[in-house]
Amino acid sequence: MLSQTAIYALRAVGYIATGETGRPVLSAYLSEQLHIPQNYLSKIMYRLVQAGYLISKRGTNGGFILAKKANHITIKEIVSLFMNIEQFDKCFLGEVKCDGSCGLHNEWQPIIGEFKKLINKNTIDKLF
Amino acid sequence: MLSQTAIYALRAVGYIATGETGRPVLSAYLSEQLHIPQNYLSKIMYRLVQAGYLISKRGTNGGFILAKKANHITIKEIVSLFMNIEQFDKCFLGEVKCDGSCGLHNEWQPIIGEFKKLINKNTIDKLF
DNA sequence: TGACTTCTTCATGAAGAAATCATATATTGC
DNA sequence: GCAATATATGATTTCTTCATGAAGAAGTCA
Repeated sequence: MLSQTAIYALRAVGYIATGETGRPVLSAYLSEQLHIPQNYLSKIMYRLVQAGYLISKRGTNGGFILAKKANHITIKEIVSLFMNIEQFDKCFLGEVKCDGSCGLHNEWQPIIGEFKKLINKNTIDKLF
Repeated sequence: MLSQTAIYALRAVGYIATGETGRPVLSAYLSEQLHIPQNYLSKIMYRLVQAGYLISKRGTNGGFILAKKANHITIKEIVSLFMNIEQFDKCFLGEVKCDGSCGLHNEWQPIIGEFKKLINKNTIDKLF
Protein backbone atom coordinates (compact mmCIF):
# COMPACT_ATOMS: atom_id res chain seq x y z
CA MET A 1 0.00 0.00 0.00
CA LEU A 2 2.82 2.37 0.90
CA SER A 3 6.07 2.50 -1.06
CA GLN A 4 9.28 1.65 0.72
CA THR A 5 10.36 5.27 0.40
CA ALA A 6 7.16 6.56 2.00
CA ILE A 7 7.61 4.10 4.85
CA TYR A 8 11.18 5.27 5.40
CA ALA A 9 10.03 8.88 5.48
CA LEU A 10 7.29 8.12 7.98
CA ARG A 11 9.65 6.23 10.23
CA ALA A 12 12.15 9.07 10.20
CA VAL A 13 9.63 11.81 10.81
CA GLY A 14 7.82 9.68 13.35
CA TYR A 15 10.98 9.06 15.27
CA ILE A 16 11.91 12.73 15.39
CA ALA A 17 8.38 13.44 16.59
CA THR A 18 8.92 11.32 19.66
CA GLY A 19 11.49 13.91 20.74
CA GLU A 20 13.36 11.25 22.63
CA THR A 21 16.74 12.89 22.61
CA GLY A 22 15.55 16.47 22.97
CA ARG A 23 18.19 17.53 20.49
CA PRO A 24 18.52 17.62 16.70
CA VAL A 25 18.53 14.08 15.37
CA LEU A 26 21.40 12.91 13.25
CA SER A 27 20.75 11.37 9.88
CA ALA A 28 23.31 8.70 10.68
CA TYR A 29 21.57 7.93 13.95
CA LEU A 30 18.18 7.54 12.28
CA SER A 31 19.75 5.34 9.65
CA GLU A 32 21.08 3.01 12.29
CA GLN A 33 18.06 2.99 14.60
CA LEU A 34 15.45 2.58 11.89
CA HIS A 35 17.43 0.35 9.53
CA ILE A 36 17.36 2.68 6.58
CA PRO A 37 20.30 2.90 4.12
CA GLN A 38 22.16 6.05 5.02
CA ASN A 39 22.64 7.64 1.64
CA TYR A 40 19.10 6.88 0.67
CA LEU A 41 17.75 8.35 3.87
CA SER A 42 19.84 11.44 3.30
CA LYS A 43 17.96 12.11 0.12
CA ILE A 44 14.60 11.54 1.78
CA MET A 45 15.50 13.92 4.59
CA TYR A 46 16.44 16.57 2.12
CA ARG A 47 13.07 16.36 0.41
CA LEU A 48 11.36 16.69 3.76
CA VAL A 49 13.37 19.84 4.44
CA GLN A 50 12.50 21.28 1.02
CA ALA A 51 8.83 20.60 1.64
CA GLY A 52 8.96 22.48 4.91
CA TYR A 53 8.42 19.63 7.35
CA LEU A 54 11.92 19.52 8.76
CA ILE A 55 14.63 22.02 9.55
CA SER A 56 18.23 20.96 9.18
CA LYS A 57 21.13 22.28 11.16
CA ARG A 58 24.61 21.65 9.88
CA GLY A 59 27.85 21.26 11.74
CA THR A 60 28.59 20.06 15.21
CA ASN A 61 25.47 19.33 17.22
CA GLY A 62 23.50 19.64 14.02
CA GLY A 63 20.83 17.33 12.76
CA PHE A 64 17.16 17.49 11.93
CA ILE A 65 14.23 18.87 13.90
CA LEU A 66 10.56 19.25 13.08
CA ALA A 67 9.54 22.50 11.44
CA LYS A 68 5.98 22.25 12.77
CA LYS A 69 4.25 20.71 15.72
CA ALA A 70 4.03 16.96 15.32
CA ASN A 71 0.28 16.96 15.75
CA HIS A 72 -0.05 19.41 12.88
CA ILE A 73 1.53 17.10 10.30
CA THR A 74 -0.69 14.35 8.94
CA ILE A 75 0.56 11.04 7.66
CA LYS A 76 -1.09 11.79 4.37
CA GLU A 77 1.01 14.92 3.90
CA ILE A 78 4.23 12.97 4.26
CA VAL A 79 3.05 10.09 2.10
CA SER A 80 1.97 12.39 -0.69
CA LEU A 81 5.51 13.73 -0.98
CA PHE A 82 6.77 10.32 -2.02
CA MET A 83 3.79 8.68 -3.69
CA ASN A 84 1.04 9.57 -6.07
CA ILE A 85 -1.87 9.29 -3.69
CA GLU A 86 -4.43 9.42 -6.48
CA GLN A 87 -3.79 5.74 -6.93
CA PHE A 88 -5.76 5.23 -3.73
CA ASP A 89 -8.87 6.22 -5.65
CA LYS A 90 -8.70 3.21 -7.95
CA CYS A 91 -11.19 0.41 -7.61
CA PHE A 92 -10.27 -3.20 -6.93
CA LEU A 93 -9.25 -4.15 -10.45
CA GLY A 94 -7.46 -0.90 -11.09
CA GLU A 95 -10.29 1.02 -12.69
CA VAL A 96 -9.83 4.73 -12.14
CA LYS A 97 -13.49 5.52 -12.60
CA CYS A 98 -15.69 2.77 -11.31
CA ASP A 99 -19.38 3.59 -11.20
CA GLY A 100 -20.13 0.66 -8.96
CA SER A 101 -20.48 -1.76 -11.84
CA CYS A 102 -17.60 -3.98 -10.82
CA GLY A 103 -18.57 -6.92 -8.73
CA LEU A 104 -16.51 -6.11 -5.68
CA HIS A 105 -17.12 -2.39 -5.60
CA ASN A 106 -19.19 -2.52 -2.45
CA GLU A 107 -16.65 -4.63 -0.65
CA TRP A 108 -13.62 -2.67 -1.72
CA GLN A 109 -14.79 0.87 -1.17
CA PRO A 110 -15.16 0.61 2.62
CA ILE A 111 -11.68 -0.82 2.92
CA ILE A 112 -9.93 1.82 0.88
CA GLY A 113 -12.11 4.43 2.53
CA GLU A 114 -10.92 3.42 5.97
CA PHE A 115 -7.36 3.52 4.79
CA LYS A 116 -7.70 7.02 3.43
CA LYS A 117 -9.36 8.11 6.64
CA LEU A 118 -6.49 6.63 8.63
CA ILE A 119 -3.76 8.54 6.86
CA ASN A 120 -5.81 11.69 6.72
CA LYS A 121 -6.78 12.02 10.33
CA ASN A 122 -3.69 10.64 12.06
CA THR A 123 -0.69 12.84 12.67
CA ILE A 124 2.92 11.76 12.87
CA ASP A 125 3.02 11.76 16.66
CA LYS A 126 0.81 8.66 16.50
CA LEU A 127 3.32 6.56 14.58
CA PHE A 128 5.39 5.14 17.42
CA MET B 1 -2.19 -3.32 -3.17
CA LEU B 2 -2.31 -5.65 -6.16
CA SER B 3 0.42 -5.69 -8.78
CA GLN B 4 -0.46 -4.84 -12.34
CA THR B 5 0.19 -8.43 -13.33
CA ALA B 6 -2.17 -9.77 -10.68
CA ILE B 7 -4.84 -7.34 -11.83
CA TYR B 8 -4.41 -8.49 -15.43
CA ALA B 9 -4.73 -12.11 -14.37
CA LEU B 10 -7.87 -11.42 -12.38
CA ARG B 11 -9.45 -9.53 -15.24
CA ALA B 12 -8.72 -12.33 -17.67
CA VAL B 13 -9.92 -15.12 -15.42
CA GLY B 14 -12.89 -13.04 -14.33
CA TYR B 15 -13.91 -12.42 -17.88
CA ILE B 16 -13.72 -16.06 -18.84
CA ALA B 17 -15.79 -16.87 -15.77
CA THR B 18 -18.66 -14.77 -17.08
CA GLY B 19 -18.96 -17.35 -19.84
CA GLU B 20 -20.35 -14.70 -22.15
CA THR B 21 -19.44 -16.34 -25.41
CA GLY B 22 -19.98 -19.92 -24.37
CA ARG B 23 -16.89 -20.90 -26.30
CA PRO B 24 -13.13 -20.91 -25.61
CA VAL B 25 -11.94 -17.34 -25.22
CA LEU B 26 -9.16 -16.08 -27.43
CA SER B 27 -6.11 -14.52 -25.89
CA ALA B 28 -6.28 -11.82 -28.55
CA TYR B 29 -9.90 -11.09 -27.70
CA LEU B 30 -9.16 -10.74 -24.01
CA SER B 31 -6.25 -8.49 -24.81
CA GLU B 32 -8.49 -6.17 -26.76
CA GLN B 33 -11.49 -6.21 -24.45
CA LEU B 34 -9.56 -5.82 -21.23
CA HIS B 35 -6.79 -3.53 -22.49
CA ILE B 36 -3.92 -5.83 -21.70
CA PRO B 37 -0.81 -6.01 -23.92
CA GLN B 38 -1.22 -9.14 -25.99
CA ASN B 39 2.19 -10.72 -25.59
CA TYR B 40 2.27 -9.97 -21.94
CA LEU B 41 -1.15 -11.48 -21.45
CA SER B 42 0.00 -14.56 -23.32
CA LYS B 43 2.56 -15.28 -20.64
CA ILE B 44 0.10 -14.69 -17.85
CA MET B 45 -2.36 -17.10 -19.45
CA TYR B 46 0.31 -19.72 -19.75
CA ARG B 47 1.10 -19.48 -16.05
CA LEU B 48 -2.58 -19.90 -15.29
CA VAL B 49 -2.63 -23.03 -17.43
CA GLN B 50 0.45 -24.42 -15.71
CA ALA B 51 -1.11 -23.81 -12.33
CA GLY B 52 -4.20 -25.72 -13.35
CA TYR B 53 -6.74 -22.93 -13.45
CA LEU B 54 -7.18 -22.80 -17.20
CA ILE B 55 -7.14 -25.24 -20.07
CA SER B 56 -5.80 -24.07 -23.40
CA LYS B 57 -6.81 -25.33 -26.80
CA ARG B 58 -4.68 -24.47 -29.77
CA GLY B 59 -5.67 -24.05 -33.35
CA THR B 60 -8.94 -23.07 -34.96
CA ASN B 61 -11.75 -22.60 -32.49
CA GLY B 62 -9.19 -22.79 -29.75
CA GLY B 63 -8.74 -20.48 -26.81
CA PHE B 64 -8.89 -20.71 -23.03
CA ILE B 65 -11.52 -22.20 -20.77
CA LEU B 66 -11.71 -22.64 -17.02
CA ALA B 67 -10.33 -25.86 -15.63
CA LYS B 68 -12.54 -25.67 -12.53
CA LYS B 69 -15.87 -24.18 -11.63
CA ALA B 70 -15.65 -20.44 -11.28
CA ASN B 71 -17.04 -20.51 -7.78
CA HIS B 72 -14.31 -22.91 -6.73
CA ILE B 73 -11.47 -20.53 -7.54
CA THR B 74 -10.79 -17.79 -5.02
CA ILE B 75 -9.30 -14.44 -5.84
CA LYS B 76 -6.54 -15.17 -3.39
CA GLU B 77 -5.48 -18.25 -5.31
CA ILE B 78 -5.00 -16.26 -8.49
CA VAL B 79 -3.30 -13.37 -6.76
CA SER B 80 -0.84 -15.63 -5.00
CA LEU B 81 0.39 -16.93 -8.34
CA PHE B 82 1.66 -13.49 -9.25
CA MET B 83 2.46 -11.86 -5.92
CA ASN B 84 4.03 -12.75 -2.64
CA ILE B 85 0.95 -12.53 -0.47
CA GLU B 86 2.95 -12.67 2.73
CA GLN B 87 3.48 -8.97 2.27
CA PHE B 88 -0.13 -8.54 3.33
CA ASP B 89 0.91 -9.56 6.82
CA LYS B 90 3.11 -6.53 7.33
CA CYS B 91 2.06 -3.80 9.71
CA PHE B 92 1.55 -0.19 8.71
CA LEU B 93 5.20 0.83 8.70
CA GLY B 94 6.35 -2.36 7.06
CA GLU B 95 7.19 -4.34 10.18
CA VAL B 96 6.85 -8.04 9.53
CA LYS B 97 6.33 -8.91 13.15
CA CYS B 98 4.46 -6.22 14.98
CA ASP B 99 3.40 -7.11 18.48
CA GLY B 100 1.00 -4.25 18.67
CA SER B 101 3.59 -1.78 19.81
CA CYS B 102 3.35 0.49 16.81
CA GLY B 103 1.01 3.39 17.26
CA LEU B 104 -1.37 2.59 14.44
CA HIS B 105 -1.52 -1.16 14.94
CA ASN B 106 -5.11 -1.11 16.09
CA GLU B 107 -6.22 1.04 13.20
CA TRP B 108 -4.33 -0.83 10.53
CA GLN B 109 -5.11 -4.41 11.46
CA PRO B 110 -8.87 -4.23 10.80
CA ILE B 111 -8.24 -2.72 7.38
CA ILE B 112 -5.76 -5.30 6.19
CA GLY B 113 -7.88 -7.96 7.82
CA GLU B 114 -10.90 -6.99 5.77
CA PHE B 115 -8.80 -7.01 2.64
CA LYS B 116 -7.49 -10.48 3.30
CA LYS B 117 -11.00 -11.66 4.02
CA LEU B 118 -12.20 -10.15 0.75
CA ILE B 119 -9.71 -11.99 -1.43
CA ASN B 120 -10.05 -15.18 0.54
CA LYS B 121 -13.80 -15.57 0.50
CA ASN B 122 -14.67 -14.17 -2.91
CA THR B 123 -14.42 -16.33 -5.99
CA ILE B 124 -13.67 -15.20 -9.51
CA ASP B 125 -17.30 -15.25 -10.61
CA LYS B 126 -17.80 -12.18 -8.41
CA LEU B 127 -15.31 -10.03 -10.27
CA PHE B 128 -17.54 -8.60 -13.00
C1' DT C 1 41.61 30.45 11.52
C1' DG C 2 41.41 25.60 11.21
C1' DA C 3 39.71 21.14 12.29
C1' DC C 4 35.65 18.80 12.49
C1' DT C 5 30.96 17.69 11.74
C1' DT C 6 26.91 17.39 9.11
C1' DC C 7 23.95 18.24 5.45
C1' DT C 8 23.59 18.76 0.09
C1' DT C 9 23.85 17.01 -4.37
C1' DC C 10 25.33 14.67 -8.45
C1' DA C 11 26.34 10.52 -10.74
C1' DT C 12 25.84 5.83 -10.98
C1' DG C 13 24.19 1.06 -10.30
C1' DA C 14 21.10 -3.00 -9.38
C1' DA C 15 16.79 -5.39 -9.35
C1' DG C 16 12.26 -6.33 -10.57
C1' DA C 17 8.00 -5.41 -13.04
C1' DA C 18 6.02 -4.50 -17.29
C1' DA C 19 6.05 -4.70 -22.12
C1' DT C 20 7.68 -5.99 -26.81
C1' DC C 21 9.67 -8.74 -30.63
C1' DA C 22 10.28 -12.76 -32.95
C1' DT C 23 9.66 -17.46 -33.63
C1' DA C 24 8.36 -22.23 -32.53
C1' DT C 25 4.75 -25.56 -31.98
C1' DA C 26 0.21 -27.59 -32.03
C1' DT C 27 -4.70 -28.08 -33.92
C1' DT C 28 -8.38 -27.64 -37.08
C1' DG C 29 -10.84 -27.55 -41.42
C1' DC C 30 -10.64 -28.20 -46.08
C1' DG D 1 -1.06 -32.60 -46.96
C1' DC D 2 -1.64 -27.67 -46.61
C1' DA D 3 -3.09 -23.30 -45.11
C1' DA D 4 -5.01 -20.86 -41.50
C1' DT D 5 -5.52 -20.30 -36.70
C1' DA D 6 -3.86 -20.07 -31.90
C1' DT D 7 -1.08 -20.85 -28.17
C1' DA D 8 3.96 -21.45 -26.24
C1' DT D 9 8.24 -19.45 -25.16
C1' DG D 10 12.85 -17.36 -25.26
C1' DA D 11 15.38 -13.09 -25.83
C1' DT D 12 15.41 -8.48 -25.21
C1' DT D 13 13.97 -3.72 -23.99
C1' DT D 14 12.06 -0.19 -21.14
C1' DC D 15 10.68 1.89 -16.93
C1' DT D 16 10.43 2.60 -12.12
C1' DT D 17 11.92 2.00 -7.56
C1' DC D 18 15.35 1.33 -4.42
C1' DA D 19 20.01 1.93 -3.20
C1' DT D 20 25.15 3.27 -3.17
C1' DG D 21 29.33 6.22 -3.45
C1' DA D 22 31.65 10.14 -3.23
C1' DA D 23 32.63 14.95 -3.62
C1' DG D 24 31.25 19.49 -2.20
C1' DA D 25 29.06 23.15 0.56
C1' DA D 26 28.00 25.00 4.99
C1' DG D 27 27.93 25.52 9.93
C1' DT D 28 30.13 24.89 14.76
C1' DC D 29 33.46 25.10 18.15
C1' DA D 30 37.84 25.87 20.22
